[in-house]
Amino acid sequence: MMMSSMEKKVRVRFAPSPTGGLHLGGVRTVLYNYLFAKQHQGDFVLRIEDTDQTRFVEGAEQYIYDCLTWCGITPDESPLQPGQFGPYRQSERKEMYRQYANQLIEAGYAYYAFDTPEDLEKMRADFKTESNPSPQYDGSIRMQMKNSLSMSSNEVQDLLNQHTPYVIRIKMPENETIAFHDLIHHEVRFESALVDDKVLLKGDGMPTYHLAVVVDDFLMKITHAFRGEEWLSSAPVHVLLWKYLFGLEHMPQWAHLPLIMGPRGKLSKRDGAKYGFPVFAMNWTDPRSNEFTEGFKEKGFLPEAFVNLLAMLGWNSGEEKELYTIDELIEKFSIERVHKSGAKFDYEKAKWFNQEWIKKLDVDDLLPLVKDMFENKDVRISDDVYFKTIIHLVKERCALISDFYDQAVYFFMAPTEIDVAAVKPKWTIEKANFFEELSSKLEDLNEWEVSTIEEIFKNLAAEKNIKPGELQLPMRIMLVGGKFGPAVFEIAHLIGKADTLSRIQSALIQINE
RNA sequence: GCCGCGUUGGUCAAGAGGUUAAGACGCCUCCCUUUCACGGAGGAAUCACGGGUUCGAGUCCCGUACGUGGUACCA
Repeated sequence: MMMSSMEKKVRVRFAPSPTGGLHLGGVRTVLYNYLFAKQHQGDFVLRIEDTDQTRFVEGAEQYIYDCLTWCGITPDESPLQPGQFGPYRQSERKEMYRQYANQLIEAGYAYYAFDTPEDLEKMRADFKTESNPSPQYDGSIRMQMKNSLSMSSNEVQDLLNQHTPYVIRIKMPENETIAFHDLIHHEVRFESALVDDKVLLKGDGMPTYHLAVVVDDFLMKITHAFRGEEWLSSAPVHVLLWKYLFGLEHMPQWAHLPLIMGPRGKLSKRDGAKYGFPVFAMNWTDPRSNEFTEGFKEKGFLPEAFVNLLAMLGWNSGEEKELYTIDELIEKFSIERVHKSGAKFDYEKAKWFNQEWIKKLDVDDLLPLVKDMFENKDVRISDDVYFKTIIHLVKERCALISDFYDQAVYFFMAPTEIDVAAVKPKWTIEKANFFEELSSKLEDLNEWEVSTIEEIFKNLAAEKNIKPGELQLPMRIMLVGGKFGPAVFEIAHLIGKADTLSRIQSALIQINE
């Protein structure tokens, strides 16, 4: 694929604000950016939008890096790997924004506003009516507020000289249709009169998102700007800023991604726990409230599956295939095939994706993850070869990595509780005798092989005139504790003679009582 | 309220004027298996509503309803 030399190199960015956990929608935005960039041999930039100092959260930035690493996504440029367009934290670019704000003022596209928070509150209260429950600071009321448009230049100069706190707001044009092309939504249009005079530069000298995103996208030579649809409403502000500052011809191509919804409306970061499934990529503990939220990783998801399922939520290749590696996604992804409408997240389907990936992955790939999970539960794994055999035996029964525990602990310890109720109703003295005799026959067995164990079992059953099927379930309960797991003789073979015999004996006591 | 965006089974979705309206998840039945899964075969279930345009509309247009986002010196 040759890129014409006239064509600009594709550069995209993900620009999260480090204020908390990274949720599903955020990860998907990262993913679509990344897939698009890699498909076009472009750059994927990670920029930290930390312009709101009041919302600084310790550890949140590191958490973002960790999540991307887990997903297997490495930015080409980031605060950790600066390229030639740094710095990559907006707080460190603070001084760059002011000149653009001033430039806007000089051109008459923006103005100083001296209204205090109390003034704004009063305005909202005073202008609030039944038909207009949330009045905006816009063309209809700005002349009634304290700003460089409503006051004389002398007054303004005085206030400025006295270092009166102020913000800089964009002056939305009177009567203009602002239209732009969106890669997903196609033509989108807004009436300027209905958009408010957004703050561009805050009282503390920091830019708001609106100014920062435009300035940084320009300075960082971003060619395609993908973000969540929640930004669509403020797009006209950004389009205008591009027009005023850098020229529409340099504006990146926009794509507003559909939202990911929870079971009952929008997916909220806060009630992660309420849904019964994670919303964050990884575990997150809010350092302020100490509130803990479990992540997909720790819940037992594989990064391959997580990336796969997220990619399919809002995009579809048009093929029937649903299982893709990230490399396949890079090849197949197309922004044109991203849906317009939001998608409800389905946890059941998410688990299916994970199960498919567990089946798909090699035992060797699974080993470190499963081993880690076991050791976290204080089960030491000393023999990797043995453990791999077990993983192979139970992997298709596991939807989550954590499922391996229940599916395989009995290979390492006798069940603490056995499902006595499953055998008791059909239990007979003959069956009890069978297991006593079986025990002594197994005791004498020299080679502990699946086939020999099975042979002894079946021969004895025939001798006793009991159907082997009626004995296999009790045997399973004795060894495993419940009605699940692989072939019972396979299990006996793997746990060894001593364990098999002791489990039969202790189970017999419980069942016979 | 106003503005924006959206609407194919319960969920994810294919579909770009003419199809018996794919497929997947979940659910149900059966087969395989004297466990549970995996696998296999079936089944129930959909174009929000109303008007147009057209020989013909899930596909185009207009309304309505519903959902969702925005309406902060938050991103």
